[in-house]
Amino acid sequence: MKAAPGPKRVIRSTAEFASYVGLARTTVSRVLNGHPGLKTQTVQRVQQAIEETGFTPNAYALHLKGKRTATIGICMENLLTAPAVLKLAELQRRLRERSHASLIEVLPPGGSREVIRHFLSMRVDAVVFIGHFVEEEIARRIDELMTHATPHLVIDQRGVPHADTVALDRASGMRELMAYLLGLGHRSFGLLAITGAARSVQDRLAGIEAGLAAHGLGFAECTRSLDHLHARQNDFEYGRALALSFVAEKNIPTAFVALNDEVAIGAMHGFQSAGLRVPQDVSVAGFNNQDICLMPTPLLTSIDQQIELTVNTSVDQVLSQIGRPPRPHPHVEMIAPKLVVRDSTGPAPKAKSA
Amino acid sequence: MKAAPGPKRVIRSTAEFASYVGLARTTVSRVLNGHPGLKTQTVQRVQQAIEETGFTPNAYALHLKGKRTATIGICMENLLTAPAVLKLAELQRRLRERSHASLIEVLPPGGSREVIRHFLSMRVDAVVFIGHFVEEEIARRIDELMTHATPHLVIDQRGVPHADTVALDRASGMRELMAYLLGLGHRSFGLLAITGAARSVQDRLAGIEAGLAAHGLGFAECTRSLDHLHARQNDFEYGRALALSFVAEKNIPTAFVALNDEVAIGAMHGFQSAGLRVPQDVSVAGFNNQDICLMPTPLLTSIDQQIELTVNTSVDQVLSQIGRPPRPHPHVEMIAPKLVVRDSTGPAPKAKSA
DNA sequence: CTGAAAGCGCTTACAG
DNA sequence: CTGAAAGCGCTTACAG
Repeated sequence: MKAAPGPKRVIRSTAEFASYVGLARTTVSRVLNGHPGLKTQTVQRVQQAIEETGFTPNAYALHLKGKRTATIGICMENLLTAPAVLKLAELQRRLRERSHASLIEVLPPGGSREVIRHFLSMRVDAVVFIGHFVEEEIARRIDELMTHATPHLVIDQRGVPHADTVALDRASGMRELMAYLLGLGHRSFGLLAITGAARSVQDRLAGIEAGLAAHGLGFAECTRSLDHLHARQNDFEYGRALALSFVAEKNIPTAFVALNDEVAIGAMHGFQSAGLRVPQDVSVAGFNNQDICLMPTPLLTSIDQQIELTVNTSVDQVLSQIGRPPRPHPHVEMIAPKLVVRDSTGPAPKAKSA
Repeated sequence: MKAAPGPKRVIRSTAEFASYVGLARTTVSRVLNGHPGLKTQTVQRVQQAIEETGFTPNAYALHLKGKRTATIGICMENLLTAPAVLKLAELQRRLRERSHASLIEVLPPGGSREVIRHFLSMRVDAVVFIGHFVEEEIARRIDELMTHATPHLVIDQRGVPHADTVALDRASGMRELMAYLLGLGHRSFGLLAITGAARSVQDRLAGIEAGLAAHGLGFAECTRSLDHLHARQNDFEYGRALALSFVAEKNIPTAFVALNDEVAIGAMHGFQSAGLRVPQDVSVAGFNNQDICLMPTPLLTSIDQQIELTVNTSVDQVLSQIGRPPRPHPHVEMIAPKLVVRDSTGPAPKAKSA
């Protein structure tokens, strides 16, 4: 093993670097910024010196002249769900393609205030929020950003006041799923973990109701939920427990619609361990279309979030707002999810009385 | 819904802010930096004005004076594995606790060069790598950092030349697992996906061999691998396929050791679908101790990466190197993993001939 | 085509 | 206890 390289001549400024190559700082700056009309020889000399010394201009001085930082702040509500992480990775990738750096912050327990202050002190060109935040809090942060004429975008969370938003149209996703299941002859539906006051949950319930209404069916008559019987913990275990509760009831629904893929897979395990076959006896559908849909037997039918489309749309949106006066009204764009049919859903079993 | 707040008086510099509060820039700066010996009234006046205007000092000017940026660059090899993401989140949290910001970059397809240049231009105080990189490439990046007198740390990847490293001692983890399984009476072991030239794989094989040797047993006689029969795709499916291949052989091993939790869970499904009971007929152990260990029945025995300890150690390491002359020799610290016994491992079945 | 000078928004001795 | 002046590392008119 050769010895570690000692720090050779470390060059820390254009001034030092200019004297190293024997040119004026101005000339060096022009080469660095790719200005036209320089002698080819000059350009080459500078480029070679950069290779030799590894000189990197100080970004802090660079942006001090009022130049845009070309940096986007990304505030993640959490990093614990696979879809959120995928969005983050894709977002950074897309921003890089369009010559923007990203400044990523995971929401600290104390809340979003310090994150936004950091973004502002770093003079980011815009801020993107990903996840589901406390509405009152994120609304306040967005007002702060608007005060500072900094564009923003909320991904995922519909309904934040004043907020430019790109969000999944969960209602339409559920409507599509219901149309599919109704077409397979299902008339009774078990709801798994689709409960609570959160907007994303209410949207799903509205979609389910609309899907039923399109067939002249009522929500109350056709759906059943047993969520009140359980305290929610790990999603997978929760799905299994819910399934077992349904099995213990009489007149078990023929189709089950879950909050997410984890709950759905847990439920499938629960049904199977009780001797029910999926999809011959009960159909089960998830939500998010994560990789884990390919883990269980049978493979899980799910609803895809269209992450690429969401992120693409978001990048277009947010970059287009930079340097523009704020919109008079927030811009809200809904992304249509996509039903991915696999093996966990099938025709409704014939009624026993038939 | 009330109207969106118009951008009120936006203050962009200490100069503007100073005139707003009617003080000299110097005084404002002193309050901002918490210097002692100021009139209480002055401090309060400034703080109130900050609340009113939301003024945030420009970080780019702030650090131009040669002050440390108090920012650590974090280069992630990928964001596709749960342990990597957990390390990232924990690392940012710990750094924040110690008053450091983080600049996160996911490795682009083009490689690490532009990432490091970005870090250098942002004058980060140190760089942390998380994941498994192409050794030659990361080694070159580290040499670059050393040239610039910027401390670095590699998390996870043992053996990078010149690199300060904090890595999991996979060999000792496997040795511990083997001691446990040997204690349960197992004498024949199936290896699942523990194959290839990667250092992390070789470390595991060395640990398995050492564990066997401690009982006077030979590696070749006691272990079997069928990885050559399959092309690796999705880890879960791969585990299932491997299990089915083992079932098709005669003299199936009594204990199975997997590369990771996904492979182990897939294998358990494979064994169970072939009518074998876990752990009565075969024991199965995973690696990483992810949340998904709690998903299958029975719960999966696994080896915990000790992420908190790893990150804590790393933060101590890297922060202690800032502002110091580089070490003459790289500092390598190994983290001891921890065996977490659950329900998927049990006593070896009695031999049929007994 | 290249260089000397001013200025971005801060902090920090140095005076008062 | 507070203020005027210099300087951090760049870029950009403005001259030559």
